[in-house]
Amino acid sequence: MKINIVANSHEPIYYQIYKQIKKYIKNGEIKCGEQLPSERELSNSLGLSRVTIRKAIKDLISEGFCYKERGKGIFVSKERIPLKIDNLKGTANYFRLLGLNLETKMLFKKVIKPDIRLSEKLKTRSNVLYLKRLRIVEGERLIIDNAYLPLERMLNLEKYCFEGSLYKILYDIYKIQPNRSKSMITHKLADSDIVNLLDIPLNYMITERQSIVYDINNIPIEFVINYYRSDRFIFIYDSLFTKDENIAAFEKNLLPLWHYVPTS
Amino acid sequence: MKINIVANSHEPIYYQIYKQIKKYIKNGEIKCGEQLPSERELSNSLGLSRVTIRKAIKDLISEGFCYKERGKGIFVSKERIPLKIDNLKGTANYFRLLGLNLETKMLFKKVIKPDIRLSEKLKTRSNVLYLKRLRIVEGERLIIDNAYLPLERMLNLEKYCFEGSLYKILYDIYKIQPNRSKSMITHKLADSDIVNLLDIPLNYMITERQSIVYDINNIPIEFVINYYRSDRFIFIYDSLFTKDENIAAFEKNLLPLWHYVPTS
DNA sequence: AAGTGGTCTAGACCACTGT
DNA sequence: CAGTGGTCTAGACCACTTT
Repeated sequence: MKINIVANSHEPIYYQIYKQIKKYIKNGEIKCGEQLPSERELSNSLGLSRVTIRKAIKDLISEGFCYKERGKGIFVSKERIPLKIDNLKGTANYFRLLGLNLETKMLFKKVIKPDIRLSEKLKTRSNVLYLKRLRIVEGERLIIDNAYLPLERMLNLEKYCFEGSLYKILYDIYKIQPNRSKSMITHKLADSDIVNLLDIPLNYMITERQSIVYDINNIPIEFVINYYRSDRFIFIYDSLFTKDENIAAFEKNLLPLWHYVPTS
Repeated sequence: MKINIVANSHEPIYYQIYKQIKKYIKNGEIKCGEQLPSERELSNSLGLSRVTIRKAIKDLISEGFCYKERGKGIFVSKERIPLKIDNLKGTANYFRLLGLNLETKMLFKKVIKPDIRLSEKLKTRSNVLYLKRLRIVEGERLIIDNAYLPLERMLNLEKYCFEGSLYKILYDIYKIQPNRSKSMITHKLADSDIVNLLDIPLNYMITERQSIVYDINNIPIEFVINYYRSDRFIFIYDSLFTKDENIAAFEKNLLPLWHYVPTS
């Protein structure tokens, strides 16, 4: 790997480094999983300050081209996984179709009384089962799943094991099936809780998705907040034309959702 | 605004600053559009290096809480705009429903011969109209729109003015209407072209969306690549349960789409 | 012990904005 | 012109991983 720096260019040095390494990765001249030279190695060989190198690497990382491991070095990322965000058949089912191994680890399970915001989303005052789960894909800790399920129509749901498919339990036991959902997606930085669970550096970029899931009768059956490692996924979805819908009114009703912060 | 730093904490100093300023913004103690103290002011008053302050501010910016203007200072961001990414009624129509002023500026218009990747997406070898437009929402330059339209069924399309609604032209003149679309969404960093058009700093975080839009007969009518200022939007969408679909096959067919780089 | 990335300092010069 | 953010230097110490 050879990097050429043009001094006195209108382009910042860190940007020249960023672009050239990115090109090497895109062209496959450095392959997935391979290690890049260390920060000090680059800074010595290029005669630049380590801070400048770090800025270039930081940008490569925030775009998902490489990642760092403390004490080890800098590595080229694997290819992103396409994640269908309008999937209503469950995460377990989706990864099975993709042919990827999914492991689900239970982190927290508790029956809680919903606060006003949550009970408005789920349109019930009944108790709610809060499930916090970690999704491990092909050995990588990639997704945190916070689900809130109204227990009204799901008696004794808390008794079950949720290391498999939640939607399968809902259907097999209660004959409840997701039919539609309303979602939002945004990116944020990982707080210390997420950092520990996903084993990523502090303030790493993650994607947050919030959804209200409804059954065939438009009764809410789940409110869910997901956190995805942004650098490991591309998000895909299908859309269909719907005849008549007051978008503006729709937004206003749902807006408070986006500010919902889960209590654990 | 008062910031307390605990030295020798396990939490990095930049993270303490980041968290406290974020809290002030979330609580509304610093309001939208208000100016934060300058980097030097903060570094002097807190007795810290400017680099440490910059790191804290950088994280606030990448999460959309504030933004910088060169030569001016650091400001608190306005509230994000909810953007319906499964909208098939056109951008112009959407912003009108939201009650926001949208201005569309034509940047580039050319009839091109599609390369192999583009003609596969549009399923035609006919010429393609390439449109590059800038969307200005309430005076903010927020969206870049790259559209590729097969001219086969849209004779003389290039003659029209596209500073209004493209979909209105397609329907009024050719009776062609979007019926479904397949899309992907991801984030990346702004290159110099995007930086100039959206008037943002180099390597600013943006959201990229690619879509193939189909009519009622499943004939592709548009391939589009959008760039959004990530910090100014939250992305929302609806999903509906669809009975039977081979997700894995679906992904594999579409995957090359995600790597498509527009030629201008 | 040697090497890695994570954090931090105390400067410097540049380009841009406002007065 | 003074003030702002943008870039960059040449160090330093820490925590972590591997040998």
